[in-house]
Amino acid sequence: MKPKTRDAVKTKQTILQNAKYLFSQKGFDATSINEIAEASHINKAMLYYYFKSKKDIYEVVVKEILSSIYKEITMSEKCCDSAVGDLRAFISIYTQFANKHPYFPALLLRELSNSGKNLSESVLAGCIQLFRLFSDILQRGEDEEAFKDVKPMVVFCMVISTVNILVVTKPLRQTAAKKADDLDTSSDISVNEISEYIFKKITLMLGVAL
Amino acid sequence: MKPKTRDAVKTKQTILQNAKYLFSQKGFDATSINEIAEASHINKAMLYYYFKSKKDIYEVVVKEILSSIYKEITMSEKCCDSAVGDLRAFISIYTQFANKHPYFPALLLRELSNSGKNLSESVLAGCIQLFRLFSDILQRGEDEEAFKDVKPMVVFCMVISTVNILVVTKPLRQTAAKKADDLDTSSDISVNEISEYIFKKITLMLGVAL
DNA sequence: TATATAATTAACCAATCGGTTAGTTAGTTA
DNA sequence: TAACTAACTAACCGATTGGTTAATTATATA
Repeated sequence: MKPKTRDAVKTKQTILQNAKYLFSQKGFDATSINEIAEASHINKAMLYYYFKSKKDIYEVVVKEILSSIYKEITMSEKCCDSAVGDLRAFISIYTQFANKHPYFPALLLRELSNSGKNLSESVLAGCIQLFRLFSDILQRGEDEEAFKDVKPMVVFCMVISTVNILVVTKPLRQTAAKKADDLDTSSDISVNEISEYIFKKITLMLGVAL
Repeated sequence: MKPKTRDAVKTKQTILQNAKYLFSQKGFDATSINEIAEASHINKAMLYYYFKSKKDIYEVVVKEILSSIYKEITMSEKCCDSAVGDLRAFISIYTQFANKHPYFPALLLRELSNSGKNLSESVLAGCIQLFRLFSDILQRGEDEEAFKDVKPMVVFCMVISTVNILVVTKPLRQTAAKKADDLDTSSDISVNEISEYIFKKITLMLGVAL
């Protein structure tokens, strides 16, 4: 099989890949179509050959990201021995994903800051799907009498937003630490430390007294 | 005193006020200078008469917001009877501020998502100032043996980001609740409920066993 | 090998961007 | 009231924006 000089699948993937990188680094508005085209070494007109509009590209990117994190979490949820175990897995996988794809937290935070103005129906559905997963774990925890006084959405926001903010502010926290050396900004905390600390604290705050 | 038809102070304030609203609603890049001028009913050239650039306007806006939240928190911190009391006051004031000025959480989240790319030195300093306030409370709590195993930055992010996200996603959570009525998105949780719940949970997770 | 079509390109579009200019008012002061 | 200046305006600037066009390749099929 000789390498084709023309490959529709590859071209489309290249566009999406560069779009994902740029959108997450600079946001929707600060990223131009020309920029995506240049980064992809693909003629700008091709972006409109494969996609309807800039917004369309953006939506596909966000959808892809959300579905991939959802897949990773559901795949790993095989232990199922307890709600606490599932919670730990959820937090761990989510934190690892956020660290592995640092574009994701930035993009999600920006998206939510717009109250979902750029957000399509299907993307909102993706967020809900993720929340449902988390909510179910907490419900099971209450059934097992491991958790009490649970407001699922608040706890969900607590976990997700804390992880996202910590990932996103890493360079900022390092800068701050250098500038004010008496300040403990947790600038070199590891991925596992973050995930384990949050897990421990969340179980503590939801835990029933012994 | 007859009303002046020309008033430099008022004009500048009008610009800043509209800029604050627009920047927080749509972000830096999506907000145009023309837009700010039109919303203010002021000739575009005036924006460059009072400010150096678009970025300059943005920085002044962010600085103003940060210093006003800092003022509100430091002013209310008079109780001082215990670290737990101060923590409660901090969370309460911050939550109230975020709700009273809902533009603030959106703007802050977006700013952090850029790793402070648009952020000036002085704005970063404002964030650090706020963190120091929070960090001191936690330190006092450890000294008083009310708190243990504290990672100040993580706890700080936990509180601030949770409040911000809850404020920012309020319309989104209401939409989601209507769409899937079996879903508990805490869509009509009150300001006080948020602040009290977070306070309770944070003290639980930092608390020493009785 | 001729043909149809999928993939790609360069050139172009009106609209808007952030920012500047030169000139005009209104209010203060001498 | 004459002069000065702070506040304001309309018109303009080159660059860039998202998006389109018609023409041109390359490749699979018949």
